[in-house]
Amino acid sequence: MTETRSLEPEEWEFWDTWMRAQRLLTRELERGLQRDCDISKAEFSLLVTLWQAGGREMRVGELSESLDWDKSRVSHQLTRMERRGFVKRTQYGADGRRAGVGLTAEGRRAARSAILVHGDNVRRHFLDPLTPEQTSVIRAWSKQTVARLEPHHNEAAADDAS
Amino acid sequence: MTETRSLEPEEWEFWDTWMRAQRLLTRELERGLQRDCDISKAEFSLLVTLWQAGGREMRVGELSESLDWDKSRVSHQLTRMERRGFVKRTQYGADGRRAGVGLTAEGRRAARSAILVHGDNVRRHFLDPLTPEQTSVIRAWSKQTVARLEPHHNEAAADDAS
DNA sequence: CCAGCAGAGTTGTCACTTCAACTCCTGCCG
DNA sequence: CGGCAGGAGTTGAAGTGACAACTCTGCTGG
Repeated sequence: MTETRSLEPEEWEFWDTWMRAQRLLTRELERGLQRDCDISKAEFSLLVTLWQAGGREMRVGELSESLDWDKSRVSHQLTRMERRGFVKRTQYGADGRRAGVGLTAEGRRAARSAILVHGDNVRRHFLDPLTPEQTSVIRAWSKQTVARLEPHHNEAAADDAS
Repeated sequence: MTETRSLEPEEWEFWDTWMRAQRLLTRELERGLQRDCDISKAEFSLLVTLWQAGGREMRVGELSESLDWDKSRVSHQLTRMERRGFVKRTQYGADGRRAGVGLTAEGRRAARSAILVHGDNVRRHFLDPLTPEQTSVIRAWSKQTVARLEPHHNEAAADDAS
């Protein structure tokens, strides 16, 4: 352990600028989603995940896993979106079992349109301004960061007897 | 109509990975702050901004400008932090005027320690894993993004007599 | 003079997020 | 059989963030 000194001003400024950039970008995109599609980023994520499942219903745990959201967060979000008529919870087994989650017709419509609109916004605000070099560097950094921090990354290549 | 098409799968995955990376990183850092210093990211930002002002009191509008936060957000956050004893609001003029905001002794202590701890975490989770190439590319991207999206960008380099 | 407009700050409301406590069911094990 | 550990999902409380309505004061123009 070397000395536990604070960041150099230059490092601090780098960090601050990075945080600012990413906050501005996500805020811009969230506003676009709200303005053009009248849905929030959280709603969008859930709609897309269910959309990608095709017609198949998903369980709360699956959604939680796939989005890397806390289960209670999924549950709260589902409650709000059920109120808005985007999703429905159905019973899983005959005798009062776990709930499955699916899109309503309204939810499918919202998902389809939001994917197009949001895709455009992502392109305009994120992809297009990137140079090819920036694209490849940032892509690599993103992958490496996810690999480093993603909690369930237990794909051990070795034999796994447990 | 090919012009307004959705993102290609590869583009979508890039975007998704990037969002995930940045969310994982900020979440990790926020947890560190909470665990080691018992303060939130929002509290940290406000503490640091006031800390950097030296002993000088700041106005709400200044904080709002400097952090690029909504004024109401600053006000709400100040209310919570006043409750925790980190900041105090003082009167500005004699006859019930605008409030100035300053750190309490408790707030200064929290700021000092959080800056050290958080600096370490930023270094460990963000700065250290970057290659020199990634550092320079991401720094450039951040600056360019902030310049593009920052609302008030009227910093004329010339001296400002007003 | 005073009506009203503009700026600073606050408050309210609603949605989002996290954490912990809770319910309900299932499977296990004595 | 009976109970209990544990997983799935929900609920509640508190903090966070965005937006709009509101208060208060000073300024300004008719």
